[in-house]
This record gives sequence, structure tokens and C-alpha cells, in this order.
Amino acid sequence: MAKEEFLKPYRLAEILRPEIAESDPHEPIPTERQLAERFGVSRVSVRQALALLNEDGAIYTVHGSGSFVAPPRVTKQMKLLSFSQEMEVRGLKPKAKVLNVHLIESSTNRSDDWAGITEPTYRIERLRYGNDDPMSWEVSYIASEIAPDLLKQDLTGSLYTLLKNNYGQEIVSADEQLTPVLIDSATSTKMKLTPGKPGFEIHRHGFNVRGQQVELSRTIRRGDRWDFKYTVRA
Amino acid sequence: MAKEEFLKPYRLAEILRPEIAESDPHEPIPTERQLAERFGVSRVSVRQALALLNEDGAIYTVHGSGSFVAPPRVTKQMKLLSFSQEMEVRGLKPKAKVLNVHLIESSTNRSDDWAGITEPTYRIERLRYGNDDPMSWEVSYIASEIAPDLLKQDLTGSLYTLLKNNYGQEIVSADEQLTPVLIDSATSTKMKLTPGKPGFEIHRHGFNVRGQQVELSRTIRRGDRWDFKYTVRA
DNA sequence: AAGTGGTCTAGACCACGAA
DNA sequence: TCGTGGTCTAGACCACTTG
Repeated sequence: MAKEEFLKPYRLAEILRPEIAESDPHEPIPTERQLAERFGVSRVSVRQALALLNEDGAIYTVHGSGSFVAPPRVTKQMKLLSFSQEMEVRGLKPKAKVLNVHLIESSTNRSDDWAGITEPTYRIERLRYGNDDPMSWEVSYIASEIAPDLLKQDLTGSLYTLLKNNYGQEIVSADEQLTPVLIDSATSTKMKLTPGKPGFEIHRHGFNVRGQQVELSRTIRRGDRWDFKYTVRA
Repeated sequence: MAKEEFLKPYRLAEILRPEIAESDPHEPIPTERQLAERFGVSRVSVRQALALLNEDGAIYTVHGSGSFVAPPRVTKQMKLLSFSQEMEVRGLKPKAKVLNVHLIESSTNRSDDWAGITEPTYRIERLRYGNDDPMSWEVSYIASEIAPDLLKQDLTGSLYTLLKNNYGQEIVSADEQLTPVLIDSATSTKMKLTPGKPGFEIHRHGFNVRGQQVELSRTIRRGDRWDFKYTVRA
């Protein structure tokens, strides 16, 4: 079931990566035609492999001249990660404490808090920990038609994993909006912080492969424990 | 000099876009083989066109089944934009007021503020406006070997455009780091804000095609006028 | 079983850079 | 001019979904 697209290019990239790492920055790597012959694959596959290496900044390519070892860079590409995955990347143990869960029945004057989510919907309020430190406070909305019996599930782990494994709803893309805020006193208390500290407020809309909105969430993250790093291209 | 890669796929995508816009969400679009025949191009080109449409959320594809019209989404992909470009996207007129420019000669105990930039380097402190409102305060460092005579240039416009047109240094990728902060009183004064408001602090490293660091900057942006929206994928 | 998208190939021609 | 990467083709076979 491995979902490895572009098998040859991917494997080829992994073979080339250590070779590249040993060369000095701006040294040329073999030409595409040479690599194609050496590995017995088509030039198209070589080019896809080089494209992968280019994406994470291992090489750069100059039309008419060649491909070269890129000088070292640190920042990673931005990928969709659940909170749990993010913590694991940082080497911290993720945990969640459920503060409140309930089902919101059809409401006449519905709040915009869960606009786009079909009612009735579950509202899940949780505190998120990394190595027992409170890292963020979050409220998630998930339509009950998507995940019936959600209340019976264990909600102390990754919601994304739960949705995927128990309901076949994999979230493959998300729209997010970051706003810098002063963390209000109520949230500060819940997160055991001194009030008035800066943080991020994040609104997230999660979508499945079919572009249907599956999850909606609002998150407050403490600024002293969260940076937001990314690489952006022209 | 148009730098349009994938000419056929790109043009094909633009032709298909309006057709797709007229169909209902989740309606199937023609198969790849049908499109290839209809437009007299190879299936590979069709697939690249569909990939482009997929990237900006116009369609989604299901292996073994087909491609379908995606339900509407709002958020744009994140692209590298200069401040000036960002303002234009928002329909605001960009402007810069130069607060301070000078050349930093080789220093013995150099500050980490411009780590990675070759000395001597220019330090450019500017206030950035959108429609005459101060939007952000920024300090940029640019090595003098890259842009000699920078002091003689007009610095009230886009630095990126200036670097590209006058010095042949196009910045094609950047690493950024966002931190939520309370805007300090000195910066608040410069931006004519009441102190203690939340904002973003952004560190940016700009690179040319060869992966060489061309620009380094630190920016403070007011939180009440800046959101950070993006789409992220698995 | 038939039809769809997913991967890969071999080969052609174009556009650019360096000598 | 020659060698490089950039684009495109026609056709093959695989993997998946649906009837």
C-alpha cells in the first residue's frame, strides 16, 4: 500500500543524495544523459529525480550549463503536518487533554465559528502538550455525518490519525490563516502562562482528496515555543 | 523573454480553466486520453496541464476513476512576493521611506544581525507604506560586492526589482521565520502605533538561482493589518 | 473485463551557455 | 559550434475503480 509515487526518480534521488553531500558547493554533478546511462533509466526519470533534489535545496540547475551542488540550507519545505507529527519532528512527545466535547445540534443563529461545517457537528476543545508542557489550546469542529460516534473514541491522540484510520477521511490539504495576538487571560490560565504574552492564532480548514471540508479548527499557540519557518519560491 | 515553462500544458490549462468553472463541483472532466486527442497534444502534456489545475485547487484526481471539478476554495498558494508585490495584490499603493542607509565596513565583533552576509555590507532601514499607511518597518542587509553604489540608487521602491534590474541579482527563493511579538515602543513610534500591540517579526534570507544569499532582512509588521494565509498539502 | 489515471521509456527538437 | 538542460511526443505497461 506504500504510496510512493515516482518510484524510480525517488529511489534515484536517494542514491544521489549522499554523493552530492560529499561534493563541494557549486561543483557540477554529472549531466542528465550520463546519469540516465549510468543507472539504466530514461532521461525523464533522471530529470524527476533532479527536480526532487532541487525542491529540498540539494542542487540547483542552470539551463545550458548543468546542475550543481547547492550551498547548504537549513529550512525545510512546508508540508501539511498534524500537531502530533509536528511534535515528533521536534523530538517531543505529543499528548492531548480533552477539556470539553459535545455535539452541537442544528442551531437557528449559528455562530460563524464553524462556518462551512454541516450541522450537527462535534465541538472538541483540547489542550495540546509536548513533553508535558502545554503548547497550544485548540477547538476543532467535525461534522457528525463524517465521524459518527466520535464521542466514543479516544481523543487524547491525533485527530488526523483517528479520522483516517477509523473513518477513512484523510486530510490531504488545509487552508490556514495566522494572526499574531496577545493571549487573553482565560486562555493563558488554561495554558498556565502569564497573561499578555504574544502568540499565534491559527484558523485551519482541512480538506479530503475530494476537496470536501472535513475539519475546522481554531488554535492558540504560545509564541515563546513556536516559530513558523518555511521556504518560499518565485 | 517570457519565462513560460511548459508552454503547451500552461496554455492548455488556461483553456480548460473557464470550461471547468462552468461545471458543477464533483462533475467529471474529460479523460486524459480524450483531452489529448481533442487538442492534438500528447497525454504527458495533458497531465501537466491537469497538474497545474490541481495545484491551484481547480480539480482533483482519483486514480482509476477520473478527474473532477473541485468545490470552490479561496486561499491562494504561497508564492515568493516582494513587499511591493504583496501590496499590489491587495490593491494598495506601495511606498518606502528611507530612515537610514549606510555601509558597514569590516567589523571585528560583528553582530549576528547580518550573519551570512559578506562584509562590507549595506544596512538599509526603511518604513513601508500601503496607501500612505505605515505597514511595516524593516532592516535589510545587502553585501556591497553584490550591489556596488547602492547608496546612489533610489531606495523608495522595491529592493527586489532594483537588485534584479540594476545588478542582475534575481531573488528566486527565500527562507523565512515568523515570530509573534509585542511591538516595542521604539518601533511603535516609528510606525505611529499605540505601543503594546501584537505583530509579526519576520527574518528573511533571500537567495539567487545559485543558492547564494543575496539579501537578509528583519521586518516588523503590524498585526492589525497583516494576516498570513496559505495552503498546505500532505 | 474494461476503462481510468500513474509511471516509464526512447527519441526528437528547441533554447541557452561557454569556449 | 557544441554540449547542456528544457519541452514534447507516441507508445507501452502497471494499478486502481467500477460494472
